[in-house]
Amino acid sequence: MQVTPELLSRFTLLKPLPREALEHLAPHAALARYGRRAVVLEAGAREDRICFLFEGRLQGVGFTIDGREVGLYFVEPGDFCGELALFDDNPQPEFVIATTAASVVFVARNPLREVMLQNSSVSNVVGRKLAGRVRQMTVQRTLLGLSNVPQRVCGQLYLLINEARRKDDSGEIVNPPTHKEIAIMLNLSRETVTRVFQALQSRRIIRRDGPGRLIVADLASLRHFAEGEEEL
Amino acid sequence: MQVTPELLSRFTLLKPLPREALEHLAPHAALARYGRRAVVLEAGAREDRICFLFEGRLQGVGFTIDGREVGLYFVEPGDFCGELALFDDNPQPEFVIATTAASVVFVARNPLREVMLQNSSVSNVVGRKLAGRVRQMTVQRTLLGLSNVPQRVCGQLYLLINEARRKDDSGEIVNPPTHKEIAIMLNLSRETVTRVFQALQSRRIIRRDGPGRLIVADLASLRHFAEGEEEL
DNA sequence: AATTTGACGTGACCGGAGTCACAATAGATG
DNA sequence: CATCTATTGTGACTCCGGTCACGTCAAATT
Repeated sequence: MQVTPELLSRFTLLKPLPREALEHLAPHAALARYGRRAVVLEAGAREDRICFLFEGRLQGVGFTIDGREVGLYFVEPGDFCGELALFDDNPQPEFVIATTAASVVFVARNPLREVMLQNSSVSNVVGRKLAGRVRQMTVQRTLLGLSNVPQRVCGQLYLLINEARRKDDSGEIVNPPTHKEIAIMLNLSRETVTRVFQALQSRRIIRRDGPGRLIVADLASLRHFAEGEEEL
Repeated sequence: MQVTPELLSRFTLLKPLPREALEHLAPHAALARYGRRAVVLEAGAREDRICFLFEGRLQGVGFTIDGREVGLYFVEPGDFCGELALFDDNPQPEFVIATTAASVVFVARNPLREVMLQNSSVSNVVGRKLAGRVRQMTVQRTLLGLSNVPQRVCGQLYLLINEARRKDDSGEIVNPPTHKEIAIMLNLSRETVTRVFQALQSRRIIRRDGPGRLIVADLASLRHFAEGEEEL
């Protein structure tokens, strides 16, 4: 499918690029749509393209030797993934899977590499992005260190809200991840996540609003639980 | 303490640099020695320097809210850490602690940034390094997904050997990490790691050789356990 | 040499999360 | 609307790794 320079410029990474650079990239870009649970990037494969998310939500997922899923990160619209290919030629380490129906723009690796080298703003942004990934993974890993499991879930929820919309003392998550998707991020069973959610709902801290909306009514309490000042 | 360009050139990252670049960096470099357990880089601080490890071993460590230690990665001689400062101005996310007596060379961030921008080989290496960090963290995170705990320990041991010396069917780790240091990498208690080590020793898979040497006598078996083809 | 310190070793107990099994929804799909 | 499938909800049981409480040992420190 044809991708216009205008479409590319809607991504924050590419927005600062001069017109000519966008026109250089556009022929090497392709739009694609995926249904829920579809594989967007394949682990182990030499994915020679970077994936920009237009709408929907993606999740980076690994698999243990015994077949257990491991959740690594979420990708929100406007962001991109698969950027490791810009830095080395090793295969993509993890799967990227659509957790909702999603539309993405693929940009071929090599042209983007060239643009990156000639345009310091892009290489800066990509570098910062990668640094941000490391920071995010560090936080996520630290979450796993918490022995109190409800605390872990609250911490994850809190992170998810910061990535998403957020008001003073409440927030909402549109198309929230399923319990299972959260569970694999936290090394927990799906049932445990459900039970924590039940506890939070009965305390009126979170609430479902219709199909695809999770409302955090009491952000302060959530943070309390996340910080372990109160036990669930 | 005075640092010569020659000393700098002994690090693989800086080796390809022209003489003049090294001379530019040297005045902004400093040698430092640390005792066991000393803090080399501080979490939360704006560490405006990159740390090159000359000898010893370092460990990246985080802390959960409830004060539990979380092991993130090891740094071996010749390698460097704190490189996130080259990409953004956010504070150092994790502590870096000397697990053995260590000597390091600090290089100030800004001069190194300049050198990096003008020397594509350096920026390539640093970029690859960061990409490698992400890959390594992904592997480490996947290890945590294993529900079989002895398997997790074997997997970690296997990783440690690959970082270090390795022969055909055996390997050795000099100054191996303590059980506690391994435990925090794997979200386990120190006692559990000890018990797994005992089991591996009684099966003649690993063996201590004097004070600071751990010998892996049967690498194939270790891999079997790591891959879950056999249960401990 | 005596003391202290930190790492390693080991048993007993217990709690809490995983697992299994199943019910109840809610969304998709024809 | 009827059917099918995925997600959520919930109870009962089990087990295994954390915790605690020691003891041992080697190395560093006085």
